Amino acid sequence: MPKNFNFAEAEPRLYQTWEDSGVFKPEVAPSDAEPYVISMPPPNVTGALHNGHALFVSLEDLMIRYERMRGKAALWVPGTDHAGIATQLQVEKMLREEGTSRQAIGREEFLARTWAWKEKYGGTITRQLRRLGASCDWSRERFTLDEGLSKAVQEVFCRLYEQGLIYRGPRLVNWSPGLQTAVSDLEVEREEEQGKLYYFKYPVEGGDFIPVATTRPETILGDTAVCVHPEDERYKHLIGKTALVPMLNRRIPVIADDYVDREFGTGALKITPAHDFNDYELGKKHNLEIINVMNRDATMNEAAGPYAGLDRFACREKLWNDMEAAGMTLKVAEHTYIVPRSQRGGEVIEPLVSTQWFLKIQPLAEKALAAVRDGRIQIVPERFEKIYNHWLENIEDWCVSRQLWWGHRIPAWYGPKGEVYVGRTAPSGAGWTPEEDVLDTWFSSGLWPFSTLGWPEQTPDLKRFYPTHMMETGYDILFFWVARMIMMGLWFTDEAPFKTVYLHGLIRDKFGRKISKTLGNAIDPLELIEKYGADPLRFTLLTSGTPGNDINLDEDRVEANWKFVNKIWQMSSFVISNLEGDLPTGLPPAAELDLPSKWILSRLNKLVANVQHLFDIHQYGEGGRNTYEFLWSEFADWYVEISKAALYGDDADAKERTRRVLLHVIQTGLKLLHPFMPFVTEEIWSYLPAQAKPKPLIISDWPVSESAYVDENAENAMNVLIDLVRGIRNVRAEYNVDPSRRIATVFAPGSQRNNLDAYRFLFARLCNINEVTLLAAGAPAPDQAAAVVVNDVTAYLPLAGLVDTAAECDRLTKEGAKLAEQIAKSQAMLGNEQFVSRARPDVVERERQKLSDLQASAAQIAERLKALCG
RNA sequence: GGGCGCUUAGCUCAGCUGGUUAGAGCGUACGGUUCACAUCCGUAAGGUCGGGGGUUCGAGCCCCUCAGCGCCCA
Repeated sequence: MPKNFNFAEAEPRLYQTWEDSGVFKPEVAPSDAEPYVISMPPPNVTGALHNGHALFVSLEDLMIRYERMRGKAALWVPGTDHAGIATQLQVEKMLREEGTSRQAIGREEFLARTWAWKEKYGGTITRQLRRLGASCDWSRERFTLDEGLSKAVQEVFCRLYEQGLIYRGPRLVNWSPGLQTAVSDLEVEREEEQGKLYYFKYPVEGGDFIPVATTRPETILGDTAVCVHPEDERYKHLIGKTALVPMLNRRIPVIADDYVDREFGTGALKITPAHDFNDYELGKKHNLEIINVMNRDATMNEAAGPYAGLDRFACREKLWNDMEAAGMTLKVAEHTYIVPRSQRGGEVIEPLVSTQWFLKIQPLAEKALAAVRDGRIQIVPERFEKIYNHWLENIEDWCVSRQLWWGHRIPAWYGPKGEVYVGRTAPSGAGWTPEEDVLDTWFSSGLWPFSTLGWPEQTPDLKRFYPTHMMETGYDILFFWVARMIMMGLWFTDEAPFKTVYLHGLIRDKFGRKISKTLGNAIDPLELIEKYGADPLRFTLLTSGTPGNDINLDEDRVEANWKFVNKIWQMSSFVISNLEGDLPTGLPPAAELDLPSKWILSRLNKLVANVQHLFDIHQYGEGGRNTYEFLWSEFADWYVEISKAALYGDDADAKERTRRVLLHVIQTGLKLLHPFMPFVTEEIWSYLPAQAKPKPLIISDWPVSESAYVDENAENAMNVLIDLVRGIRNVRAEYNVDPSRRIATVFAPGSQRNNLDAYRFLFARLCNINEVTLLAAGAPAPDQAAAVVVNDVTAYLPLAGLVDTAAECDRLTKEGAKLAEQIAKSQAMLGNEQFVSRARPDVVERERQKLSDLQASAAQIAERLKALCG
């Protein structure tokens, strides 16, 4: 085995071997194996890998590898999303750089260019997923614009239309002037910003005026009413009169509605139904006219009279100046208000009336709510259920049309007389023009779990692998994606598309700040992989956090886990290099094992059981952390060191038994770690003796805890030995005993005579004790010695010349005091009738044992103090 | 305004259904070339678990309340 793990060489090679051997395919399992399926959240086809991808890959790959090892027919369906807006923007940028535009080259040419772009860059992200070790079935890779998926989208749209759930009409929507498309509520971010509140006089016929305030003066041009509170004494007399729109002198009514907040601004409201959501509702209620004053690019239109052609913000300024000149303005005040901005690009979104396609989604939402309510779908962590419920209970119709070119074209046609036809194929007859709009990208991703498996065709894959099992994704797309998949899945397949939703958090920098370009705090996962390998990055992402919580990614942690990879390599290398000769497979029976072996196997089997429990409750990170602790702090630090005695000794049987234990622990450790660190574990596995690796690790059996090897007595006895070693090391350090100096120890062995006798070699190896003497019962302790007390065992270290009696007395007194404190606490507990009667019996029993150990220690200390210090 | 999360060692985080002396990595101090590993080993220092109140035999964990930070929804 090489001295170090060369991840740069090994990772791509191992990946290739896996992929070539077909183990990523569910068919690697027996045909009657229970399936386990994850649909990969499709990354944007032209995107590049970031740590969010690295996190989902790590988690989903862990789940898939774990279930594959458990013998399931594990299928992870990969794919990419066409990402309408994002991709279109990238291609448009390219066109701009070429000095042209999509409008200039036309729709057909633009789509050809976009497909070419997709072909060129589309493979980047999937290649990068491979570098992380993603064990997905690439032969089943899908793209949302594939023929099959497009057919599914078309089918869904048509069926929804036939069911009367899709309608088209003019409505106020969120309009993105830069992108020139409608966007859904979810794609709008609302943030508090510092702005201005403009106060002005709304002239009323007859010479009066109503003071009104607005944050967007340009919308004045589209006002169709002024509204006051019916009970407002200030304006009551003006209700029913006619107001005149400033600069346009258009006549509009003064109306009353108790919706008006008398305390806000001037207590009077201008109503612009075409450009404000609240006003739109109010306008409907009062039957007001809707006057659109804006074009699609947010310049003013003819309805804005002299302001036509001006950009919305230029118009705001000019109109206000003109009003000021006309003496109509009152004041401008600083004001904090909510500005709607595009999730993409950040431009200010305008509410605009336009004709769009909508999905009446409430009936779908009800099914989705029920599925979570009755447990057909479980959300992890649970708290997101509430958020999910709240959103679905208040859901509004979904604007599914987008004025983009890159996407699924809505299967609708317009007839010569303005009639609308929706269908799977173009209508016969002449004069029909197809719909230009495409569907919201999330419309197609909502079908992902079943469209990728062949729906609407009843394909073998659909039958075998649908519904899927796990939907692992970020909580930030719970509404965008997860909820919509659940709705679509239930509606079209009558099944919940998956059983569990596992939501992970966002990746932040090590200080918990959001990753942003301006901060420049992004850490490129590919750089980390190049520096440390994929395994450390995966392990870090998997063990740095807990479900649903954000992760602060710290490169130092990746480095630490890179060291862990090395540690595993080194311990394995040691074990493997000591396995020469034929080894019987499996472990010797527990009864034949020595104490350290009983101990390590007991610890191992407890670990396996614990990891199983943690995986069952989706606490994968904790499982990884526990395994790390076990392998490093228990196996490597103690058992491997102790095993050297047997390995280098003369007892052939003992040697064989120890080898078998070492091999078993390594095998089990590699299995437990494989879902976290697939590469280094598989590579080490390949160096195991042939009989120990009947199959590649990736398809080996997941460990099962064997209770026959759980041994509390062995653990207790071993803990005494470990504590003695620690105590001796401690004393050596405290007295500055040269580490290379071999010293003797004399045990007053108490109840541990047999173990101390049998395992005296252990002190030589672990704390450089060259001579172990066991005192006969009642024999006097040596003088000039430091004492280490563990329960009823005392180790005397004769350190002539080093031990200062006064200092030793001081040390022992302190230790005695500490023990006395703990004893008092423990006695108080056990003296409490309530504790003894109410606490669980095993807890009480443990407390009793603890007290008795403490008392034994205290007695030893007291005796020593008496002898040494008088 | 409604809802949720976080606050544990200098830093970044664990602590699963309440139960030994609250843990890890990094950092710090001291010491180590014994044949798996200096990408290492040993020892140590460092925490009134955000504040207050409560429930309980027992609270980092459950309940109430306050504060700070963050997120979602309106």
